Amino acid sequence: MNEKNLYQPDMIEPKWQAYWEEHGTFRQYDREEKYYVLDMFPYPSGAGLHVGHPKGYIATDVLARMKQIQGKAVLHPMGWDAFGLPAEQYAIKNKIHPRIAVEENIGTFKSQLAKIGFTYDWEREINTTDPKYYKWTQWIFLQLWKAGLAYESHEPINWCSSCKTGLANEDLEQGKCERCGSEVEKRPLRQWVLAMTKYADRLLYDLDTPLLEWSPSIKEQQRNWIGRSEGAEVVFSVVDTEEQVRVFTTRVDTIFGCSYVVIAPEHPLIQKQAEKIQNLSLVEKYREQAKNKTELERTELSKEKTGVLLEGIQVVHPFTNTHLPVYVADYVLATYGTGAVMGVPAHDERDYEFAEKYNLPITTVIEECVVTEGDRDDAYQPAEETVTRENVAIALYNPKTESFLTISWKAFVMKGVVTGGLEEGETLEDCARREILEETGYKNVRFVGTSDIKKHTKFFHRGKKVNRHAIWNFAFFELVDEAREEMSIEDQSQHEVVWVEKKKIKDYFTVAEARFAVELFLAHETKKALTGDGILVNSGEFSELSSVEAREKMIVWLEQEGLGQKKVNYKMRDWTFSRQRYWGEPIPLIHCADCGVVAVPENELPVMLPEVESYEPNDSGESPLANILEWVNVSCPECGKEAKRETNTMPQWAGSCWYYLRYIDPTNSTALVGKEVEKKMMPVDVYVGGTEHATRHLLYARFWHKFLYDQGVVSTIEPFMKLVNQGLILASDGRKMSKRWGNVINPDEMVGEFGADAFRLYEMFMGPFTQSIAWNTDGLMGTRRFLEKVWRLQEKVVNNTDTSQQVVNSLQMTIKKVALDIEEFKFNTAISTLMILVNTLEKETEVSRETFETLLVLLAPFAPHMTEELWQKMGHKESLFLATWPEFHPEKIIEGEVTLAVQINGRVRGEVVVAKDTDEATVREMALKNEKVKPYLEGKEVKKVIVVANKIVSIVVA
RNA sequence: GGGCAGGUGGUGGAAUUGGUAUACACGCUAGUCUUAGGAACUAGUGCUUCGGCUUGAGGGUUCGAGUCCCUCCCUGCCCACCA
Repeated sequence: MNEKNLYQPDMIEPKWQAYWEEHGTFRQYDREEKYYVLDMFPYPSGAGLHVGHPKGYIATDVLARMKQIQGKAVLHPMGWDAFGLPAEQYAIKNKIHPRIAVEENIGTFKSQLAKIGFTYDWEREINTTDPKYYKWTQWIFLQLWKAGLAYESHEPINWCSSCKTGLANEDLEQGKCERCGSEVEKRPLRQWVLAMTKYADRLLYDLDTPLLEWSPSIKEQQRNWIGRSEGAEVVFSVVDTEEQVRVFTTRVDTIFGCSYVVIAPEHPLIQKQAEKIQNLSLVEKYREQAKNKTELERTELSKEKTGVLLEGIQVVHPFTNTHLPVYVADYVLATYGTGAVMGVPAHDERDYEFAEKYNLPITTVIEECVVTEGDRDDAYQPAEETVTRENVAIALYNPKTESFLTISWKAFVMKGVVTGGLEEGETLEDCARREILEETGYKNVRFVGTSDIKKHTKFFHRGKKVNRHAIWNFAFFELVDEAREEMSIEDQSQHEVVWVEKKKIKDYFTVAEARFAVELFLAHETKKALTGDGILVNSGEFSELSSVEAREKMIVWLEQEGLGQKKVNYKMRDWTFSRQRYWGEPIPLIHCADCGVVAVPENELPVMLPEVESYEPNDSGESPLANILEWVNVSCPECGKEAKRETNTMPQWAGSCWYYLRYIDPTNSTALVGKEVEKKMMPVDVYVGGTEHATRHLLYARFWHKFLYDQGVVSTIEPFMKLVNQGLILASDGRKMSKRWGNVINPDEMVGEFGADAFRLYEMFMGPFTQSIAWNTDGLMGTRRFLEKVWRLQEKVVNNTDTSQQVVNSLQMTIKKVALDIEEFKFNTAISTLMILVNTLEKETEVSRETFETLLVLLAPFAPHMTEELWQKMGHKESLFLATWPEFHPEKIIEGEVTLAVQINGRVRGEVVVAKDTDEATVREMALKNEKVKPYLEGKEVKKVIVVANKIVSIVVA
């Protein structure tokens, strides 16, 4: 090969990057069908990019380039999420203004990205810190405020003393500040809050919109975060007062087991009834301790539950009217539900632990019940009459053989243990002995004991043709010796007695009561509190109802009596939206002594972030903006009197809540997005980013989007249709890339050494896109070698030449697979298919121009620079990215012969080569006569031959 | 403790209506060539006691299982006293 024709990416790549920018190759917005592919825009941090960052960007770029060649109007933008603590922290540390730092960092990021060759439309670049942008962030806030969805609150919130700002719940990680890892304390603070819980149900239920193609894991994380639970609020009135304690419970069916009530240390009852509390100083001491604990300490799982009895206070159980004690305990969270719970030790593990420690009564009011359901002849028929019977189920164990006695019925499939109906006045032991003797004949059994746990089953009694509700008692025996009495003919004909080993017993039974008997005997019932649903006992008129029925009926009763109501609670809280920091969007409100809180008029937006001498945060609970009097002091827009600006700023997540809308119409000065273009471009077809945004950005953005939908600003209920989460690129040592470990690999160096195309190809070839994989520069060398191979192929290109059928087949398969795989983010297999095609072409002496150009188009999304160069060398004047994507022609694939494996008893013993679609009989003959197969058939009888057309022949011999 | 994802050669990984497990690439071995480079090319590369054995372990269904069913083990991520 001559010198001039070497593959030199450093010569090719900058040339085409400039060409595309200059010619606006990727601004084909007039095309009819749109395709919006979006990356999560980055923080322009001071550290610059490492090789992990561009992985997602390359993926969207590959997709964008393919869609462009496929004729779509592709929108593939990029911007900067530059407000917020990290940018500010960086600026403080390096003693420069955040604005300057952000500008510098954006410069670094952009130059790093430019080298990789993205199709980003920089005319649509967005920067959340640009006043022209945050004008609209402020505008949205005002609409939220006008709609009553932004409100001022003085509740205690999470305060990070190191970052010196309030934080939202979403900003905590294991109870610590997500930014700096400091413990977070509770601090009462004036703050602005967005009523996100008003959208909780829509945020939850719209996750099930069929078109929302998100990973199950992210959907589940959002569901858990929203944490919807249905239950009831129940009133416990305080004895001798007008006071009430309202508790929230999802298990109102267990209320007859409630033996005390617990309130959170912050609960107002303590202050209101202080004079009645006889041990007030002790209670106050406990509250003080609780207050000083961090959220983390309070919720530590290993921690033993503590609490203090409120002496002198009692509450009335709404159903039984008995008086119950009240405890204050910090395992009850003030911020969830009503800050008070009912203690039902028998059916809640936390309550059980607490009750054991403080010697509180543990009353069982729910018993497990197994209802036979489904398509079987003993399934319970809810419509039919039910007969209730008290029974005993017997576990009889033979220690010598480690076996249990079981009974197997003959008339139908039923494997169980000895059981019987309990007669009037009979003890469990007597009844059990009688049944063992009658049903099995064993005489010498030793009584071991009974269980105080009862269980229930509901089924259709096949013998008696009636629904049966069986209440099971359990009795346990051991076999002393084998002595047996003769069983009656009747009993013998009905069932047989089988001893089953302990090891195998678990899966042996077909009826629940037998399983229970054995489990209870083996003491597998270790759980102290029965937390599942079941059947009610000891619950007055509600006894015998199922948990589900009881919940309904009890709530109806409570509502009638005015003692409670149905209630839905969420784990998700309203969004604490103000930060006491400088580097964020100013909240566009004004406080006037006369008019209260007043909106900044829309025509005065944006409220510009003022220049300030010191933007360092402080402990005052106000932002540094509060010190700039000439900015703070304004006249009230309504009455004109002296007033003050709101000095809190918005959290870093504000700008990213709607940025995808601004890309569509970035320069619109009259609306955040024009209605026409919004309709054309939304929703985002594919959104790519990391999983770390599952419960913040992705939840916040969905919330704002739904609000904007309600306001008529956007036309879709969800912003992002398909969401793909890339896996990390780890360092070669398997750890995360981090300055701390000194294992960071810089993309600039890799691109410089191997070229952008090899780099792009490698990142896509490493493995499944969503998986985390360690970096390996040797692999990058491999993709570079592949590109060299493609480069050399150009020498074999001939204008008119016959193309072998093998090449045609390979090419067609590649056309089909590359497009499918890119669409599904299976880039690694798309590339391996291209490699196989290139390996095939390499073996040919000549390659037709058509074949080669098809290869270039298929490869172009991954290696745009080299393919564009070769495309030009093939004589094209226009960009490859304005060419058309090859169509898949299945009819061109002609497979003359196929190879079928021949299996004998499941093992491959030979193969036959036949014309495609040869009939079964012929294939069968050929397989049986095959030289390699014959020896295995010698002296054996061929029982069966299965021929799967064009795939396999399976011979069964004996 | 709960949820989700996953476990296949020396390595990253392929394989979907169940049909020849290990495609593609890296690495390694031997050779060819050489203006001596992380080059290119050729051949080989799961294990093996050469009978066979192999997809975390064990069982099941099937002519046939990485793929379906049951039991168990392990890893990663997320959530975690939410009543």
